[in-house]
Amino acid sequence: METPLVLDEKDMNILKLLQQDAKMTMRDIAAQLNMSTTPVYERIRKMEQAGIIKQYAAIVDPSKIGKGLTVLCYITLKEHNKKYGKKFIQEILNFPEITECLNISGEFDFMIKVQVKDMDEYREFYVNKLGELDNLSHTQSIFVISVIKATHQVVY
Amino acid sequence: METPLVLDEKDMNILKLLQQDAKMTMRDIAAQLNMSTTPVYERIRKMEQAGIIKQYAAIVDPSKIGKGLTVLCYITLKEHNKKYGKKFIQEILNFPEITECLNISGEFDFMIKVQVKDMDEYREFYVNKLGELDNLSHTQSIFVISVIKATHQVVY
DNA sequence: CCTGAAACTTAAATCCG
DNA sequence: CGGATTTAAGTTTCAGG
Repeated sequence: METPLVLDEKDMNILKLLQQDAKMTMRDIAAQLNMSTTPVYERIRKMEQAGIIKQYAAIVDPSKIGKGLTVLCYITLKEHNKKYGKKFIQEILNFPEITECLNISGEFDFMIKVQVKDMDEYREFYVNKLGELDNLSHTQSIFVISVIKATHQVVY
Repeated sequence: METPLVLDEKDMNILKLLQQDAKMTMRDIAAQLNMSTTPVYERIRKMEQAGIIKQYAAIVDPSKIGKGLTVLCYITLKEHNKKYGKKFIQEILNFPEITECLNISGEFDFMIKVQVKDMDEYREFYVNKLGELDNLSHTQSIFVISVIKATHQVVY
């Protein structure tokens, strides 16, 4: 069985810091939290192994690399059985411009977030890539006017 | 004036690697890309300073820390003038359970992503926190059944 | 489970070709 | 930019409380 692994306040404090800056050293973390390096070291290792920290990532600003347009595209499938769902999911995973895909409640089955350069690139994606999938019933595109908040912090 | 800073293929390759693993050393990156450490070092520094790499973050798995429920909440404001918009945005930024807020086209003004433990916690948020804002016209909550894809990769 | 320090390992940063 | 050097730093371990 899986280890449940309950986090105490010290673990949470460590996570708070690492969420904001993964490059912080154990010494710095220890200093800020009034701990010594040993428990910091062990707790981080424990959380890495438990999959609580699932990745250390460099976060790239989309607008600075020519991917400044974000579109939310809502999708309903024709066939809802497992087989067609799996195929759909597989194709979604293969499109790099789709940065997120959520299976949702409500009118639509899925929400995908698409990160592209501009409207031309979105049309290209919409027509030639998404449009090639053969299990789509209907879709709706919602355009992001501006990003008010975008954080990776789930511990606070 | 801002530096435009055009990325060439080598920069992109570096970003690809760092997006997946920010802990990679310059040596490892250099080795994988058949470069020496010097250009890797300089290119990373350049991209950090340009704000292209805007953060190094530890990514925490919400489901493993008791934040397994994601809700998309769509919001329309009563007053659309600047003053009320700013106040709304300020309050959004102060709610830590809101991990994302997008100003969007279409029927609603904003989409917020809320990360909570369970339905009880969402109700608590919805009633006592969101409900306390005085500029809301109407809202709609869409629940995330499952996360199919969630990536931070905008360079590929 | 933490403290503190030591030992070890490794990466960052520089410099010269 | 390649390559090696050097210096600095971080990680990891261990005894002891």
